[in-house]
Amino acid sequence: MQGIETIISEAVVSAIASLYEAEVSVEAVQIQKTRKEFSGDITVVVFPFLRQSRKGPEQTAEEIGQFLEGKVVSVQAFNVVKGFLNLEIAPSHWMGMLNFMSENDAYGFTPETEDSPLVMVEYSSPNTNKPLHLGHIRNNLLGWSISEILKATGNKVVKTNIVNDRGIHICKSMLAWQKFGEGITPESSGKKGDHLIGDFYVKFDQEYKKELAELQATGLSKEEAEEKSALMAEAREMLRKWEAKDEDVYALWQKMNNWVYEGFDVTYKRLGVDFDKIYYESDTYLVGKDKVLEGLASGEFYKREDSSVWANLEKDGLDEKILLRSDGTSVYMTQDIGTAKLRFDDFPIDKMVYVVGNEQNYHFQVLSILLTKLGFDWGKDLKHFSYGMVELPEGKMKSREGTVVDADDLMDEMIESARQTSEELGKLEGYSQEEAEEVYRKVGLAALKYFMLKVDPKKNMVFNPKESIDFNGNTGPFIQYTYARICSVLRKAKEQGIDIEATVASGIALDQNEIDLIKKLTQFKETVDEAAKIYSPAIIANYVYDLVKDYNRFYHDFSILKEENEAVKLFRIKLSQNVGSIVKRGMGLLGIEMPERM
RNA sequence: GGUUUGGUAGCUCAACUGGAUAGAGCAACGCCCUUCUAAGGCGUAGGUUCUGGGUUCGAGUCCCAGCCGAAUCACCA
Repeated sequence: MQGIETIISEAVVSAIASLYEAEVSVEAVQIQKTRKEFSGDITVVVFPFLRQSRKGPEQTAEEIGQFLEGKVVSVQAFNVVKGFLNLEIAPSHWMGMLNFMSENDAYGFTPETEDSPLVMVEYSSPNTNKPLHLGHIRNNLLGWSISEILKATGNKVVKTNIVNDRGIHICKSMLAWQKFGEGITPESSGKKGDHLIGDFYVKFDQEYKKELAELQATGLSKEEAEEKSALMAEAREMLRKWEAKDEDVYALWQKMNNWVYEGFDVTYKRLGVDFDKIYYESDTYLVGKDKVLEGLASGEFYKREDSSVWANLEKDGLDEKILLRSDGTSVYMTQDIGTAKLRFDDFPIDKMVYVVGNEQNYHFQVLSILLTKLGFDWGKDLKHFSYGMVELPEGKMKSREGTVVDADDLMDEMIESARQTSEELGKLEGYSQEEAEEVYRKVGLAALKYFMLKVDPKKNMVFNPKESIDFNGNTGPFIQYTYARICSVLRKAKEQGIDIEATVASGIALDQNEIDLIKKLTQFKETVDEAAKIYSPAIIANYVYDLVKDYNRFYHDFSILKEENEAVKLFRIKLSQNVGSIVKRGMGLLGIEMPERM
């Protein structure tokens, strides 16, 4: 079904041709929603056509308006305010749209086909030395959501994760566990594996600082102390042994990483994110190293006297970048090259999307150039989905200062708040304990997820741990609440034996509020498409919020089941049903589940 | 210092490719449950969109300069 905006755009083009004998492109036609304070549904901005008409804005708008009224069936009236041509669309058009949406469960989504491009989305990418925190939550939610949005707009999507499971930071927690752990395990301590490991990472840092202080007390400078630190030397030695695949170190590494993975799995599952394919840095860093050496052989890169390998990117307006250390070990960039190669070997990827914080903008700029230099023609097309940091009121979160907001703790708190609110309101009578728990979980997570996703991903955002995330107003629970109300209406309609699948008669009179709701529903598709185009789940969050806000006003002002006119009653039920459906599917793209009661 | 990015109500955020009188929520103060879920609805108050220029029919949005903040420019990841 063709959208009304397209029809009007094309009609405007022929209006210009017929009235002024001039050609304009469809894209040049500016169509927008008529603002609430004016009457009409759709507005054409005529300023751009004054050159063709050689007349004033009012007169031009008047002439185009008359043309449209005569030629487009759905245009039933128009008015002109300055250079704005406001068109009134016939209610029968909106009613037709409502019926169309009712009959198409996937309205707004573009189905995947054989020819759909395959997009790989990398997100999460944790280090295995500490548990996930609020920053990771934003990353995970954005990554998962953008994957769903891309799927909904006709792409094949492979969600992937690169686990940073090796390196000096991993050795630090291993060493601390070995020295101070006394054999403690997740089982013996009752602690999640990722948290247990995180404790030892912190422990290492504490012991290291203690040692530095002692050394500095003997008169050494900070640098000298760092040089002399026995603890750090042991960690480096451990990394060396790991790279040499020393049996004991390797076994320890595997054991401790598995603890972390078990912990991560719990967090991921609760957060509702998942992956189709997981890569491990321990498998990819050597591949990257090979590629760099190839680049060295082909003359793209060069070696310095100390035998470190570099890329000169000055021609690309950037600096020089190290690719292999003087001892031959690989750096972050090396691994990303290796990971990229493996991925493109494994999948016929058309587009690679990296969901990584904006602190790494430079890194991805460089990666893109390096991949191109190494002969990967997709290098220049990689998309860095760069998102802003989550900050505390006093600034950045710092793990060493213990100011990080832990992901597991935060989810616990949100669900607990949901439980308290729900119990106070007492609306879940008749639900079993299990069913009620399910609602608390959905509501608590909705509050958290919506809070994170409603903000433009590009922007930094502030989280204040002292003020708990709201459950009223522009929030996830508010949207869920509206959905639950709709479910309640539909349940009761069914109890009354109303056939809610019936088609609504097109002749009934509609109130402006009702028209506005249908109009809003018809914008779902363009909203999803826009969200995919600019990589922004926030677009969908804000759209759904606007929709439920309008619906709540409608719900308050109009009777649905008590309406006496049967045709109108059925219409309002259908309208509610469609709002519910769009709300559920829209929020589904954000990973937010809708409870039928709350 | 170079590069990138941001500055909108007391607070957290909107404002589609430049469009009409810059919108929501929270917090504050009123009002509305014998009614389909009050986690709701209605209202009041709250703004020099950091500052100063420019571009044009029109600028929160684009350009220039300045002020303030953030990120990055590592043989860290």
